[in-house]
Order: sequence, then structure tokens, then C-alpha cells
Amino acid sequence: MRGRARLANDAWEALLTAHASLLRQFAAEGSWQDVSMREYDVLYTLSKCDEPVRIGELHRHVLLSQPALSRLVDRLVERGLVERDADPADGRGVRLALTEAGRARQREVGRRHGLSVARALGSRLSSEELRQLEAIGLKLAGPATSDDPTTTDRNEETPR
Amino acid sequence: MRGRARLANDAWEALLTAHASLLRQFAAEGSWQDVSMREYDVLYTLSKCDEPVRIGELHRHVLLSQPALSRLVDRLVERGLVERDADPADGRGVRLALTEAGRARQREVGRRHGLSVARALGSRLSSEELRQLEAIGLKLAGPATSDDPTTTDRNEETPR
DNA sequence: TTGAAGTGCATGCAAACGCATAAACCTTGG
DNA sequence: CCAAGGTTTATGCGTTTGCATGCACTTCAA
Repeated sequence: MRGRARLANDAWEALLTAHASLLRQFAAEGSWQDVSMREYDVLYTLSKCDEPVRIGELHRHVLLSQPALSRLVDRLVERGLVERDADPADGRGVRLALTEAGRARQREVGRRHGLSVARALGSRLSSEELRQLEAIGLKLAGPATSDDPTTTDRNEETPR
Repeated sequence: MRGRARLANDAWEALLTAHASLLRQFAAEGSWQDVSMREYDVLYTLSKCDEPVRIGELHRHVLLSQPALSRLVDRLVERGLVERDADPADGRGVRLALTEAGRARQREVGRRHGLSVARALGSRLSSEELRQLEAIGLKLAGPATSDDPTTTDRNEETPR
């Protein structure tokens, strides 16, 4: 029986591998009508927000440094997909929202990409596994709860 | 009951969120003794190979364009962590291997990082969930098998 | 009320990336 | 044996990223 530390590291490696493999696959398929995956990530996140969003809030959802995100938004604004205006309640702040064009583009790309996702995961996992994956993903993104019973054991293998 | 397409997209979003959240956490913790996570990915992959490896092989495991990988290896070679020499069997090719210093560095960083991984996943998932995650990850990275029973249904929500 | 510390976003700059393509080498059909 | 085409890695070049820092504004304590 593998120790819990080893178990966790194997799971992490499998997660990384799956992530990379699927990203490759999605990148290859022809969704992404001239929006990069990172840009789509931002468009998608904005599409889930009913009201304008601060850039710091966006930054919590998008894996990108704050300056990089700031400039990515720049480009989206310049291309007319995102609207950025000053926050009346906080002079430093900024409120971001999709323009109509932005919302339309997100839907277009999202529809195609959604089919890719459904095919890629749907053809590899059962419905129960899909539910397990979702549940596990949510737990991993959430706060650490159970007190780590990680026995402080020697692990020979260094992890990914 | 959610349709399978919706199920798959929710699972994918959870996977992405977990990935981003954990990467953030790992980046924050002080493993990474002057090697970036991408560099560590390469060092780790090389450490798993008994014999020298072609750069194309590396490229299958590391999520990075081939030119970017080529130059990343450049830097590692320059820093004395990786050894690159011509493949005697194929004049175009190249064989990569860790130097002793490289192997040592991988172990150092790997040990610290491994503890982070064990803590992060171990404190959020049960042993059974860890095993489920590993199994699911492996399936996702593998080839599509079961014939996609994705009903061609309308999905309202556009996916991440 | 006011000055000091804190927060939110943008900018300068060097490093790293992806795309297109070159360069060197293999392979295969004729 | 050779030319045509495929593979493997490297390089040119414009774009994007991260780090450090700046600027503007807010908050809070005295």
C-alpha cells in the first residue's frame, strides 16, 4: 500500500498530465476564433458576472500575473470585446464588463469549445466519474479542511 | 438531471479551477530554489528517464512549444543542470540527460515540492478520492475509448 | 483633520513565449 | 544512387509575460 503522501503525489501528477493533454487537444481543435485560450478564459469569466467586475476579482479567477492580466484586458478593450470604466465608488478601481460584441464572441467560441470538452471528457469518463471529478475539483479549489493526516514518512520518489 | 455534455463541462471547469488554485498555492510556497516551475517540470521528466531522451520526446510531456522548450533546455544546459549531446544514431537528433548537479537540484526541489503537494491534496481529499483522481487523470490523458454517447443536445450554458 | 500605511491598477524593462521558417539530416521510390 | 519529401532541432522576430515599481486613491489612527 502506498503511503498517503505518495498517493497524493501520484494523483497530482495524473491531474497535471490530464490537464496538459486536454489543453493540447483543445488547442488543436479549431474553436478559438482569433481569441487565445487565455483571452477566452477572461471572456468566459466576465460572462458569468451579472455586474461589472473589478480587475482584482478577475485576477483571482485567471491564472496570470496582475500586470499581464491588466494588459490582456487592454487588448480586449482595444478590440471592442470588453468595456472598462472607472469605478464611481472607488477612484482607484476599474469596472470590467463584456460589450455586446464580447458577449457574442464568447458565446460563439464557447459553443464550439463546449462541444470539444463534451467529446473529450465524455468519451473517456462515465457519468459517475464526471461527477466525481467535479466534486474532487471543487474540494481541491476550496480551503483545506481535514487536518492533514499525512504521516511524516520518508518518500523516496520525488514528485512532479 | 444534467445532460452529459453539461456534466462534462462542469467537470472540466472544476478541473481547471483546481489546477489553477493549486498551482498558485505551490508557486507561493518556497520550494523552487531558483528553478521555475516549468524548468522543474523538465528536470522532473528527465529524472524519470533512465537513458538520454530526445527533445521531441520531452516535448510530448511538457506543455510548451517546441522552440520554447528548445531554448529552455538551452538555459538549463548553460546552467550546468542538463547535458545535451548529439545522437550518434540520428544526426539531426539530440540526447538530453540530467547532469549530477541537475539530478541533485531536482531532488532538492522535488523533496520540498512533494511535501507541499502532499499537504495540499492530502488535507482536502480522502485516500479514496486521491485514488479516484489518479484513475480519472490517467483516463483523461489516455486515448478516447468508449464511443461518445454525447447526445447532440442543445446546451444553453457556454463552457469554460 | 491629517499624515502614514495600505490597496488597486498601470507601466518600464528584461526575459520568455509562439509562430513561421531555416538548416541539417534521414528515408524512400525510381 | 539520387532526388523529393518527411523529421528533428534551432533561429528570427514580433508578442506576451513577470517582476519591480510608480501613481492615484482609500483607510485608519492620532
